[in-house]
Amino acid sequence: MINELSSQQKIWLVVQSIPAGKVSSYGQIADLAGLPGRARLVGKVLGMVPESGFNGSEVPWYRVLRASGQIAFPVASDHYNRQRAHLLDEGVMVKGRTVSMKKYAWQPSLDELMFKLSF
DNA sequence: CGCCTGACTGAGG
DNA sequence: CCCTCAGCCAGGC
Repeated sequence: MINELSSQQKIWLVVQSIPAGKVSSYGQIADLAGLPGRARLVGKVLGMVPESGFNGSEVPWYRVLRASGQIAFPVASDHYNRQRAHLLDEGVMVKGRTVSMKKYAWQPSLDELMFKLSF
């Protein structure tokens, strides 16, 4: 079928498929959404997520970090605190402001890539 | 138009 | 581990 999804919708859909307890990066989300090189756009779009979620589902913005594993917000800021708390809730270990990507990076299966994330 | 600013990134030193 | 820098791209002015 023809792909009529906006970049924003693709980004939300990809973020929604990150499983609890796993994390991703702005760049990885951009790649999976078919928008290579647009990591900054991902950040901007995540900032528009309504509190109530999107299409009835939550958009787990807090599972998205910098490629380095760091939380992108200034330490101790409101956003920073919320993101950190959410991650800890899901059992993701956060040392200082960073998460071990080695340990928690989300790796979509080939099946998921072909049938769910083919944009 | 140009110039600046981001929830960014990878390469280099 | 730190810092700098060049790319990146949408928006605002």
